[in-house]
Amino acid sequence: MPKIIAERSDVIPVLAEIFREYGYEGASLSLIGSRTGLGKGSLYHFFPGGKEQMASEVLREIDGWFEDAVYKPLRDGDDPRAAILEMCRSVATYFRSGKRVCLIGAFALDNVRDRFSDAIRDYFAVWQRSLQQALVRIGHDADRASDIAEDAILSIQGALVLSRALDDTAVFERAMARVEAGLLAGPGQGA
Amino acid sequence: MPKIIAERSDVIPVLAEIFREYGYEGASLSLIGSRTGLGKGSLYHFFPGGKEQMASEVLREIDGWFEDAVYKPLRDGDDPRAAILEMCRSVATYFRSGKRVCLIGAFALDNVRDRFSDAIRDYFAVWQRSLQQALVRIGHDADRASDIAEDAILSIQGALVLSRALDDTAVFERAMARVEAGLLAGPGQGA
DNA sequence: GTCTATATGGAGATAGAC
DNA sequence: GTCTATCTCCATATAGAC
Repeated sequence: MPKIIAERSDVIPVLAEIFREYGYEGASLSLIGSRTGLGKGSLYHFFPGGKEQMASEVLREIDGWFEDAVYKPLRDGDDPRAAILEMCRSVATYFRSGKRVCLIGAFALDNVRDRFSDAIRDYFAVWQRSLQQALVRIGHDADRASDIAEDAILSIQGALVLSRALDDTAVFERAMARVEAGLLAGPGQGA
Repeated sequence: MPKIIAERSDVIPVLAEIFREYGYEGASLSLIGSRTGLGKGSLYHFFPGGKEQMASEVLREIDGWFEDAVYKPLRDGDDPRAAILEMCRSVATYFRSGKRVCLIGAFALDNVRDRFSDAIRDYFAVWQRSLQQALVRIGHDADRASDIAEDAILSIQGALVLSRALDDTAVFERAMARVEAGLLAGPGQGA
């Protein structure tokens, strides 16, 4: 698995993938060194704060990606229905149908949670609020929109857990189909 | 946090709690030693296979508890509807309304997954099959029962992730209410 | 900026006295 | 069975030459 890293910004996605595969504690600096092609000297030059800083910046990068690609369209897009559909599509692609773990969800269950609790909370809180707003714009009342959004996000996270546990991407695909259906059922049809 | 450990079987639940709180890698032997009150000598006397054996036995204990308290009643109980309700109640109590992590779900997202993949898969597979059987006995057809069971289990797991991420047990409580409603809606009412 | 060498600590695990 | 002492290894992190 070669690399060729030129700029600092190129390193972050590689770090993200390493943390996803090995977890925070499992991602040793020597592993990071070999996967990025950077010696410890370079690593600490880029990230004086060490591994904790690396993880922080990875979380920021992930959060930024979701903000631009998913959250913002949900809140500000012209067509909330289209934004919801696009969210489902983006999420399925991003998580590779369940083959790829949600790093932030994994951190939430890990003992590193305390170290990154603000980033973890914000990621999910903003997702939930953004999705809720889109649902309100579709016609749901605020409370019900909040409930549906919460259920959708937690279903995605649970689907990642279960599809990985069973080593079966079909679990994730089915869950995403249910999520999409629940999100787009429209007001008046639900419970 | 004192201990007083007399028998080997008393150690397992303590180990389970430590793994839940600190994760596999985070649960160092010195921490385990201080929390159980056992020296390394005693620890290795009980578990010659070291930490990996400790975790294996913890997983077995958890699986056994669920088998007796949850899975078996779902499959063999006189009243499948009552068994489903009891499952929801047991799960909420067991996970302390989301304050307590599902160790097996956490392992599924961790890099230790490969080491315990069989135990992880079995735990969820048996849960899913048992719940499916109860749903079939309630009157659902097999395919739909499988779908509902899958969705319920993954919702519980996702609720644990999200309630921990947001540090809000209400998330878990609401999710369990939705799960229970979805499970007991009965055939003919669903989509 | 990147390297090699190294400091320092704690991990998992073992030996052997008691 | 439980203890202390110890082994080995690898973790994060640093220093300083280039």
